[in-house]
Amino acid sequence: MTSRRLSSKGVQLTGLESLMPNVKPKRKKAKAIRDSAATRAAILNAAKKEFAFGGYSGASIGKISRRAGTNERMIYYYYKSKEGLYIAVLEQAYAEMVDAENALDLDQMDPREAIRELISVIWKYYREHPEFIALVGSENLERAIHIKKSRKLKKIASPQLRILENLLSRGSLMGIFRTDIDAHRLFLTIAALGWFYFSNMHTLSNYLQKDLAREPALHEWLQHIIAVVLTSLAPTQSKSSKSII
Amino acid sequence: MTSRRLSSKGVQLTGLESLMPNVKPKRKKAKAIRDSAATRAAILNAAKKEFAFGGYSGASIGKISRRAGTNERMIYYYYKSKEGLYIAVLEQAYAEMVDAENALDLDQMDPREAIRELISVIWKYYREHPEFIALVGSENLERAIHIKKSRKLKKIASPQLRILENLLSRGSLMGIFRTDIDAHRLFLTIAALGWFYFSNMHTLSNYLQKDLAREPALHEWLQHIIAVVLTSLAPTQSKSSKSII
Amino acid sequence: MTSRRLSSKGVQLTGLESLMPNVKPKRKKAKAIRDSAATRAAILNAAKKEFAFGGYSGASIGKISRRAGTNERMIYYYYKSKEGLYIAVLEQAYAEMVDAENALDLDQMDPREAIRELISVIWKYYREHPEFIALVGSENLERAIHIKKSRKLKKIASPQLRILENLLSRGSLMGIFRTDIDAHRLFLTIAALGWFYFSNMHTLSNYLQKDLAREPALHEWLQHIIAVVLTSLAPTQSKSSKSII
Amino acid sequence: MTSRRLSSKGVQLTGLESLMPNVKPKRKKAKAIRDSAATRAAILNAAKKEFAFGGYSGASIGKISRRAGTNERMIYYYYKSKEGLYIAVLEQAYAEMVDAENALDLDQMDPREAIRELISVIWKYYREHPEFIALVGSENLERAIHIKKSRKLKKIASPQLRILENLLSRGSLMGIFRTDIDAHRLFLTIAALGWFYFSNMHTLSNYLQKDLAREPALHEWLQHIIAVVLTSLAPTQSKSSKSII
DNA sequence: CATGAATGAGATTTCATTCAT
DNA sequence: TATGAATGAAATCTCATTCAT
Repeated sequence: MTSRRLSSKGVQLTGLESLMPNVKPKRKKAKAIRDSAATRAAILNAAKKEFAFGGYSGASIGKISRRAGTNERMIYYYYKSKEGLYIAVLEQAYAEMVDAENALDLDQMDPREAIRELISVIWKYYREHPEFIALVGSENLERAIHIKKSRKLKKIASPQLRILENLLSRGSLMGIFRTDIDAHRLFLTIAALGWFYFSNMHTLSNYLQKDLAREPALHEWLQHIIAVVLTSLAPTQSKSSKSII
Repeated sequence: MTSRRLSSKGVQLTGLESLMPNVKPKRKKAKAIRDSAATRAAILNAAKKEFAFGGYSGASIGKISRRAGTNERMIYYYYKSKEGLYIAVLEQAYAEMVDAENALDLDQMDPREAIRELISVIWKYYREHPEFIALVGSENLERAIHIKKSRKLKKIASPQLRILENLLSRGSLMGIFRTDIDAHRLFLTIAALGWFYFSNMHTLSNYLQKDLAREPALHEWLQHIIAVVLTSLAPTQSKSSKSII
Repeated sequence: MTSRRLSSKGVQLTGLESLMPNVKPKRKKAKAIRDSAATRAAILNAAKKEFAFGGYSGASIGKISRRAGTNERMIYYYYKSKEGLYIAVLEQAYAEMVDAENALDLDQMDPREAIRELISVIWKYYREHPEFIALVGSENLERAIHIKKSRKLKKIASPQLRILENLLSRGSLMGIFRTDIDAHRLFLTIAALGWFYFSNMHTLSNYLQKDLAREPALHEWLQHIIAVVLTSLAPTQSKSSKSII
Repeated sequence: MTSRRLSSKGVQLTGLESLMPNVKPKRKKAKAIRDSAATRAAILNAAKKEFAFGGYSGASIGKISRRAGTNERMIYYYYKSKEGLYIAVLEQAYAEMVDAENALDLDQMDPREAIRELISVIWKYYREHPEFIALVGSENLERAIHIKKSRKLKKIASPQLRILENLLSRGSLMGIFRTDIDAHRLFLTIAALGWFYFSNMHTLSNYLQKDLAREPALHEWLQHIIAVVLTSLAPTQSKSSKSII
């Protein structure tokens, strides 16, 4: 990744080693797969890892195909181009995230409890899906030019937003949430506090001289997010400090 | 950047066009520069833009040298390797940021006012330095492997932290801030809420179907950060919700 | 054709746009053709255009199959190889030309008039069949190696030659044509003057800074050919200038 | 050439074997040339042969570099792209032709004699430069899209045209040429009759069942061209057949 | 009759980098 | 200090073609 030259030298990784590509691919090349779906999936899976590891330009068709146990030609057969494959990877990554969110059922819970649950689930998702963080980070580095070419991704509306809207209206009706709250802002607040921790973990760990990937820090930060968000949602006592969320 | 193929097609940028490399380099090739410092600076400047635009692996020595108005050989002369140049760029970017923070003098201000000011300044810095966001994003994609090779960057301690510690102790002595607050967390909170907005602006604008680069959104979010942070710093009335920050 | 890179840029054609492949193939993929003859013909037709546009090596099986609305495998099914298809295209092109010539009936005409007619017909054929010019040009670039592999093409004898022999003998008996004339030479003269105009039209238009594809030039040149040929056929008055034709 | 697959099989050439690339390149790779001009020239020379042999798309950068005794990278170093190299080859080929024509000095000769001389020289040039014929043929197959990108080639005006104008005016003043003659047409007539013979030699030899590359045929055709042209230039006796040339 | 899956070789081009002056 | 020349490796992608159903 990083660079051809560098990758041959010793590279020490910290934390997300799972992203590192195995040097030896699985070599299930025993006699050609002849299974369209399996080949497609193998390519997509390998691509997800490589793109997450090196970003769009850091990944290479060659490595992806080797990791997938096929040849480069098959990638063009199924995905037309490097960009086509990249977009497919992004689409799948977003779809998985949306699926995870859709699995949530917070309608029966106490709104404050539901917020706690939601934040925890999002946090867990970020934590367990460093490739998602990396892919989206890569895409932002590219100013989202690839995502904009995807029809599917244009239509993906965040289920989080509707969940949040529900929670907010229920909470404000019950008098436990402020009434002047916007689902967009609440979403951005939760996402920002969780995302940044993981997306910038490596430089932050260096900057703060503290390993953010280790356990006490992780748990504490989750609790912090919950506390900050709930506080900001609480109805203002007497004198309000302008608009909050 | 991104890829040879892509770069030839029409690429629409959103907001941070300053990152886009000019096709025509400055061509001050009037007959060689013969000015060591100027050449070094031209290279560094060009490199900053290219690395910010395409990340580490998306940038190329060739384009950097062309943009700088020198030849590739000069880059090796001054910076030894692509990675050496990249590290130099990171070092300069961090140094500039630290300088900007050091320019702040909040000691005479009311702590709450000082927090407002600090958040505004940080926000402004992020907003005006998209290359900084991009460079750090790129470095996180690379798991900070380059930063770790820099001696200078290991030593950089955030001046923000000391500023925050001062503010926090002054504020809690005055009884307007909670007493159980950690400068690290406060810093991460402010940084997260500001950084994420810019670092993920492109995908978020697509995801939320709303242009975050435009003005009403920008101003509103800054006010939001200030409100959230101040609220979270305020002493808990009566029954505290566990530990906040 | 020419090259991947080039084909994506703007290519301005001059005159023979009909050779340019449509980007969108006819897409009669409504659910497989299931008509042997139709598929064969579609392939042959698509191949003619592609080979005419890019020559033998400039054309590709992939583009041909897409243009024909089938898949690449079908080409191998019907024509065995790229070369087999190319030869089939050449055979068809020559056969069509021979058919066109056979349709001529000049036996009743005045020989001079018949020559005029013949030249006009040949000229018209060249003009209306730029693919024929291009295909034969391509084949000459390849030193006719493919044509030599075709049994059919070895046997094709020009009907023009017999027509010319007839005309020449009739004309010399009538005393209006010279007696020392060879049908081969007459054919070559007519062909050369017409063919060159079209085969080299693009470079000539550039070289002479004059658009040979436009109308006044076209008509004038045809008249010129007729005049030159008839003059060269006319019996020498008094002192002959050695042998003419 | 023709095709990767074919070229490995036995290819029989007829006549212009000089165009065939040697399988073993000269391998003067003894330790790198370090001579800019020599390398450039070696590449250009090799390219001329390869492009002449296979046309634009039939030639490959790999073969050219091997034939030139360098590596592929150098071609991009000096000529930027395959097309850049191709254009350079065309430019050189045209320049050589123009030089050859400029060497002619026909002003002192009898106009009829000068025409004979000019036709012979052009004929000789075509005969001795099959690569020129092939290159221009290739370029016409590509509809002259590359030539149009060359500034140099746009400016090349045929010295032939001025030579011809001189001869025509001298001849008509002397009363031995017709007065209604156009240098463009005369040039096209001479060029067509000579060019076609060589450009289509391979298919014609097959079509007419006669080897046009052999000696009697060659000499006879040259004499034929001279005779036809001179006859067409001669003043019309009494009753003219409309406009001639 | 028709087609989807697979492939190795080779295409053009760009990469980061070293050599030599 | 500066630069032109050279290079091998790898990048993305297309080639003609065969396998298997």
